[in-house]
Amino acid sequence: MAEPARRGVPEATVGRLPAYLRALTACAAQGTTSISSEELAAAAGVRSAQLRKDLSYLGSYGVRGVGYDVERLSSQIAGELGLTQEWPVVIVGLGNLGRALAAYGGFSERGFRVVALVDEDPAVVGRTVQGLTVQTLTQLDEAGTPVAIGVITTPADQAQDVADRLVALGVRSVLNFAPAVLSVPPDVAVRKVDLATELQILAFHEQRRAAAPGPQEVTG
Amino acid sequence: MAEPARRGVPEATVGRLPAYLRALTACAAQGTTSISSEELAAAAGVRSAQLRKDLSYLGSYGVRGVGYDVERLSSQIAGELGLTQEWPVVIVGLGNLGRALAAYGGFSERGFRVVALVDEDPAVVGRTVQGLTVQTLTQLDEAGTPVAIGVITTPADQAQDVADRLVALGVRSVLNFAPAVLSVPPDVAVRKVDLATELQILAFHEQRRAAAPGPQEVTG
DNA sequence: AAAACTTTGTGAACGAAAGCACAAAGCCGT
DNA sequence: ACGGCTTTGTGCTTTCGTTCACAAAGTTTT
Ligand SMILES: NC(=O)c1ccc[n+]([C@@H]2O[C@H](COP(=O)([O-])OP(=O)(O)OC[C@H]3O[C@@H](n4cnc5c(N)ncnc54)[C@H](O)[C@@H]3O)[C@@H](O)[C@H]2O)c1
Ligand SMILES: NC(=O)c1ccc[n+]([C@@H]2O[C@H](COP(=O)([O-])OP(=O)(O)OC[C@H]3O[C@@H](n4cnc5c(N)ncnc54)[C@H](O)[C@@H]3O)[C@@H](O)[C@H]2O)c1
Repeated sequence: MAEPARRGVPEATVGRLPAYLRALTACAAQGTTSISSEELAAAAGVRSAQLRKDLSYLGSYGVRGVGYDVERLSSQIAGELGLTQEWPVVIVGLGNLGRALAAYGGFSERGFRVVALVDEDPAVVGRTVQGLTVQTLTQLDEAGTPVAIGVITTPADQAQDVADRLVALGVRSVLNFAPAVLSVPPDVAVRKVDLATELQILAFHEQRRAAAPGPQEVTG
Repeated sequence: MAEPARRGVPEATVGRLPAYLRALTACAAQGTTSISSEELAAAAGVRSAQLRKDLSYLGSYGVRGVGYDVERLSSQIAGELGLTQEWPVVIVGLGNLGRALAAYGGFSERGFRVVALVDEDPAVVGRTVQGLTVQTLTQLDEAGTPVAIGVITTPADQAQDVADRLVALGVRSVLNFAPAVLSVPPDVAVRKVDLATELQILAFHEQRRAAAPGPQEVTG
């Protein structure tokens, strides 16, 4: 037991770890020190069998007949997710969305720090937003600020170019809010958040409901 | 051929249809009238076999030896996604994120219209944002404005309450930006967009790269 | 009109993920 | 010390999703 996690945590499991961590943090905040898979699963919105299987990939951190130690499991998951260190983040594109993200407190809350804000618009470059001076990508490059994660919030037609330049800068993880398919080297991870896609998926189910008789749950 | 799609389009396929539609729209914009599965797949960031299988769930809309008619396939997918009608959307929580979404032009672009903006803060209620007067949920209820899709951008601790009230109002599709697990009736669809989760997944892979020797792609 | 070529549509193989069900493991009360 | 109770961890089954690979169906060329 308590092994440092065998290699090969399934991608689907990784996708749920943040939810578990959040639920555990909430528990800890209200004083709970121990929690069963049933309770934690409910809090995270999954089935208990799935939670246990997910946790089994990280190692055995529960006590049979009792449950999981909230503190212990939290740090285990945080460690697995690489949240023991702080990851420097750059936001590229300070329009409506970029500014909202820059103003968002949720970054620093856990393992992430916005270290730079980037835009190309001369009207924006040089201004101070959230305590950071907006710079160009070129300036960021010259400054040599280490950056691990790049968040792209530029218009879609700029996204590929921005991604290329971020990669050249050493960024190997990209979170893309622009509705564009990014092409990057194989060692760069890209995740996409797309509002239009989400709405269209909802519309699909909304429309299907109109045709089909019986109601049915459609989540995720 | 050209049947109106048998019931049972896999969820994974539905999730990719918006990307296909976007790629097709881009093609149409630049004058392309016909496209092969290979090209369209590249534009959408998937494998051609997957594209063809996905499209096969909607019916046979290609011509062997040639490819797909851009216009025809576009309207087929749009129809499948329920984008032939306009869906009324309400945004609840006009903070940083809510305002960015309200200002976003991408809604109307395709099948969605923001018909109401909601907040509880007396400093915000009554003000005009993007041509709409911000109201409370109670006022929205009294006004009787039909709403199909609710977007939640309130703090997490308000999300469940807002969701309950939206459901009571008749909303059956919810897009939740707050980091909270929502509990809704089985006939209500909920989709979640969670920035912290996305970053943490990136951090996981970032961290793993440090340990593992060979590079590897990690997308989606 | 037939041969050569291109590309679709899909059965079948493969792989990943979810869910079931229960033995094993630990607690607690007596 | 032991029996009963609770809850974990996991092998097995089933379901879902992806990829392969090729016959069928069309176009173009000769
Ligand atoms: N605003 C939203 O709610 C929302 C929602 C979903 C998706 N998106 C997407 O997010 C992106 C940004 O949306 P927005 O509403 O903030 O747009 P916006 O036009 O308000 O902002 C874009 C910003 O990017 C900057 N920019 C442009 N090219 C750049 C470059 N090459 N390098 C650096 N900066 C550059 C612009 O100067 C501008 O400040 C778009 O792709 C949009 O489709 C936005
Ligand atoms: N800002 C971001 O970039 C960002 C990114 C990811 C996630 N989020 C999440 O989105 C949500 C909103 O973020 P934000 O930065 O815009 O927060 P914010 O505090 O700026 O805005 C929240 C708004 O919701 C309103 N509100 C609160 N309770 C309400 C209620 N019961 N009914 C109606 N309105 C209510 C508030 O008056 C406020 O205007 C949060 O849950 C946050 O975690 C934000």
